Amino acid sequence: MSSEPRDLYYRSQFYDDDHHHQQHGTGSSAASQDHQFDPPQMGTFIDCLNGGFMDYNSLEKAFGMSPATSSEVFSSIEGNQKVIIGEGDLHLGSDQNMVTQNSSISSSSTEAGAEEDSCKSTKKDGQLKGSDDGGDGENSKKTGNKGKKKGEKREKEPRFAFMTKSEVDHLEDGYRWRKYGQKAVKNSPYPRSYYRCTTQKCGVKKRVERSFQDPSIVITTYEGQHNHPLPTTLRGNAAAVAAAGMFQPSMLMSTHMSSFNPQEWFGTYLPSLSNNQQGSTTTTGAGSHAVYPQNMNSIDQQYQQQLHDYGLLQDMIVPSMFPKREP
DNA sequence: CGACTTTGACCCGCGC
DNA sequence: GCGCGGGTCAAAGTCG
Repeated sequence: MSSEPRDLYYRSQFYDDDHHHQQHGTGSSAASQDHQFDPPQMGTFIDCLNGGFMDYNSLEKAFGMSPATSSEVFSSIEGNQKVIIGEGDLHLGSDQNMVTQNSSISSSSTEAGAEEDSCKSTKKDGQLKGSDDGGDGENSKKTGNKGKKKGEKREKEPRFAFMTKSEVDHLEDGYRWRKYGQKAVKNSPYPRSYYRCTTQKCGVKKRVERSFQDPSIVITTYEGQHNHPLPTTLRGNAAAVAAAGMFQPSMLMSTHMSSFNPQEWFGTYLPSLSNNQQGSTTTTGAGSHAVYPQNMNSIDQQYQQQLHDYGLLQDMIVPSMFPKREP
């Protein structure tokens, strides 16, 4: 693993030049243009995760989905609603194929999504509370529906997923997570890990799994929104992350929100999300690199399909944003 | 000793 | 109704 080629982080193999990249090939993607990766931007991304400053509508805006082209694709959400980017294809904003093939999207797909959501999350969430607080509400475990009543449906948290090229499965995002499970994934040699935010009363969860078609890609799915700020004591994570150049301290603190316009940034730094410009590999001030799509359309279909297969057609799929760690 | 990970078992929804 | 697969629990183990 440590022998993994470094340029995984430097190049967009995944979003290779021709929109038709078969996996990562020569990785000679449009080399670093001139997009700089400024601290506040990652902070904003974190804030997106946090949900404290931005809701999912903001996310929608942040990723450059102009109403003109994406309003049909996105269903605005409140509480447990989803943002869906296409039903079969995950084309985010792009030049031509913005609306996906089986786009029944809009309201109907949203509804379907919400329905499915409520089904799936109905069950366990009640139990989670108990375990997290150290107590268990009811009987011992494994004796049936502890906590919640059966019929009682639990609202589904909003989710979104993104894919990242990374050697490490669990990407640091500033929050503290506790792993609570791991499952083998069908048709994949790589397991899926389940994490929960360790902050009390914060029910945010995330799933992390590796693409079985391209093991260098990590698919991370967040569920829920943090109801607390970034932990200040990160067990060294913040420092480590910052040192690694993934985020800088100011990003973690996200003190720039007031002056930072996410849409502007995403328009500038992720042009592919809002138009048809070329994507590029960028360099942070700290010398780390992020992989950007050249075009959201260029999210390779296999990944889209894979996400779909995974059941990861979540509320939102965003491209890799985590820069490389420095050794 | 507390925080975290590992892991086998269990629960539940869904498709057949 | 049954089996499968996804998601979760919690005891035990590990680590700092």
